[in-house]
Amino acid sequence: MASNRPTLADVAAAAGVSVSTASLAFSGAGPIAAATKDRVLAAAVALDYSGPNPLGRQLRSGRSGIVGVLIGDQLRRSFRDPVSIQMLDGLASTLGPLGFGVLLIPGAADEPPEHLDPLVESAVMDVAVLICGATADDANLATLRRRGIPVISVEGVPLEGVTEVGIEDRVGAAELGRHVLDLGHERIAIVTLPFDWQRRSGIASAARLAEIRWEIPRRRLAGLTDAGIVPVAVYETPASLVEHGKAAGHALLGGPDRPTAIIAHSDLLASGVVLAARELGLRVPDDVSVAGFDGLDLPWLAPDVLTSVSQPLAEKGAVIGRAVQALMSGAAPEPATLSMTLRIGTTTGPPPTR
Amino acid sequence: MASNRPTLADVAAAAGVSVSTASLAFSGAGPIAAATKDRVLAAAVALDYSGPNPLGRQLRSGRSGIVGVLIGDQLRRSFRDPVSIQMLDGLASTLGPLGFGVLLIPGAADEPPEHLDPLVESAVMDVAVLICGATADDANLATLRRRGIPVISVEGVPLEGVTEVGIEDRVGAAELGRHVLDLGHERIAIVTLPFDWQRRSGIASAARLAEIRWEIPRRRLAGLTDAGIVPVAVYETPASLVEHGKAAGHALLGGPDRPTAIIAHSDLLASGVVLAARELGLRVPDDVSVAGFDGLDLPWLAPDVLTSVSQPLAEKGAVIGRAVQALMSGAAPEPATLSMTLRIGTTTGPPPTR
DNA sequence: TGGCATTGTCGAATCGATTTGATGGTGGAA
DNA sequence: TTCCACCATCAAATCGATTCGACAATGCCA
Repeated sequence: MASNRPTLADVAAAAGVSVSTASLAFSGAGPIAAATKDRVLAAAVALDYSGPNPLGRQLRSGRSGIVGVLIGDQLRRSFRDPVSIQMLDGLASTLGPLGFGVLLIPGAADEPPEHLDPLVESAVMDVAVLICGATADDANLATLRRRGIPVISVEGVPLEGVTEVGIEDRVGAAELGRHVLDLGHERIAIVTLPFDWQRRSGIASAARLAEIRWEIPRRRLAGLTDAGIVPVAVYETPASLVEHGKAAGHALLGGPDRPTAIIAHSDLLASGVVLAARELGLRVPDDVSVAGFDGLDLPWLAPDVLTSVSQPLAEKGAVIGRAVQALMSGAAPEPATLSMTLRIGTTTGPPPTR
Repeated sequence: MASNRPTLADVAAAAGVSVSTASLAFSGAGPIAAATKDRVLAAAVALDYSGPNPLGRQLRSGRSGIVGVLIGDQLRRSFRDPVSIQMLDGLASTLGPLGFGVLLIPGAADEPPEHLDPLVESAVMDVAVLICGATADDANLATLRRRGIPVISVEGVPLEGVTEVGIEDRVGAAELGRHVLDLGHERIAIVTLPFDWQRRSGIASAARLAEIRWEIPRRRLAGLTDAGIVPVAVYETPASLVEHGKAAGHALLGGPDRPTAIIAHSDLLASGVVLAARELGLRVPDDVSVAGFDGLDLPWLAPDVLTSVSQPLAEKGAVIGRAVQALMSGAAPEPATLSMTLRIGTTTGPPPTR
């Protein structure tokens, strides 16, 4: 007993008041005389009591103040993607001042949707955010539903009972596509984000293109189709990383009949393509135009600036934060869709004249 | 009542057993007849009960399974540093399979040590990891102590009651310094990590050098001094980011009497210096040698490879994970110090002949 | 001075589980 | 046949707080 940490009951006893009164002194909910409050606080200091144990509070109130963020990939990989980072930063910045914490739930690396991450079942959280975008057959999603935890899905498909926060990437992709077409390009290749958990690498066959499972590559491809682009090749990458973009660039630009423009589904991939082009001795944009997606500042391409479609990353985080807040207070937040803006940089230009 | 989620008591009632027996069916601690267990589990499925509420379990057992990670900086900035990321990934990979979750606690951006982050006071956690390195006057550390939460400090100073996990960076720095000296360099400049929360930018005066508060720059500078280096200039940066390295490189290499070698306290900074050198039309290592710290793979420097001192990042994460595990089970883990290895790349060479 | 609203305090119930100690059966060994 | 060990089950205490309803003391107004 004496060896243990002091509890509210100990403080109450030391201050000569009841537990309920002591609770009032800390929570501030309910009337309490200033003198009594001071006495309780003084007793707390004397006992080296560090405030009400959050666990007890949580059990009673049913709230933990914890937001689970399902990464859906290894941290190592996700966190090399500035898109995830900046969004997470915006989210944490919105949530932190409200007293909410962000619990990271990394996914197993390359698992089929039936896979269930243990923390999804066992961790305490009030709201879950799927920053990977959810599909209907996700085992994690099913578990969260069963546990009664409200879910926010980022850039997924609209699903029953899931708050959706997205960006107008189909529209943005179409805008980007038109920009490239307007420059006069005819031989255009596309470097895409992974189609599903298999995360294959290489030129996608027609069959493979027909079975895209994840929404993001699907929508962005659809947007480019909307613009009227018929790609000469579509290269699937296993993740949004510079080295995969580089590999794609070498594969697409290394052979004969190379495309005059390459559109990538992310700036990281696009920057890899630019690096590959440079390594092959090609000038950007004189020999080949490269466009990306996200609107990041990539210092290692300087002084070049990628042509890209910008998404408001900090705002996205903030919007998710507000949705979390709404769900915490029992409200049903509206789904949000943020718009994108075309950023014309130095990496796109007219195709080379033959 | 009826509207609420089912509890263990509901399941027990439906199965016709007592709550204690139902608990046994889920936890597996204690003897239980197979038939009874099946009956309870069947009742749980029928009621759509998703397993024992973690909050109740935690209150009773006193354990939450949550590890708080204090970033000590904005997420945005920390997470652009592969060192933090890879360590965090190693940590999460070790902890995840054990059922422990990682709670992110971002610090306010540039605050004096008296600053206390609200989550440190209010969040539930069993163990706290300070990946920023702790100083003795840290308010967060004081609060964690008062709350009785065991603390692991990464690359900090040895402190009473804090488990220390570090790397031999002083030894590594000395080794790196000797390598540069052995090549024949005499005019050597150093680009350092921030000295304290003020995170200044620019050449550090002697007065500033005398008041370094953070351990990492202090130890690495000490190691270079051990090697016998007397730098012609020490440039302090506000964070380990490519752009700050670039600024430092321009400042150090742009004027007359430029150094023949620059040693940076991180690979990110060093890569910025290399980029600055290239922009100034200097060849690396013919005109200027550049060395870094950490041993990262930086794709944007390819085909160049930074000369650097490698630290075992994944292992560091794993060691922290094991320390967390030990603390959870009540043991007092040994402080660990990991060794570093010199990696000689293509960015260092003999100084230019006059 | 009586009646009523307000304020401050307290006891007890509650949140949802785990865990201890007790109880009643069953089986095998002496 | 008797006794002991063991297994399965259960009632009750416990974890550390919040919150509801009751109650006494006080202040205000008529």
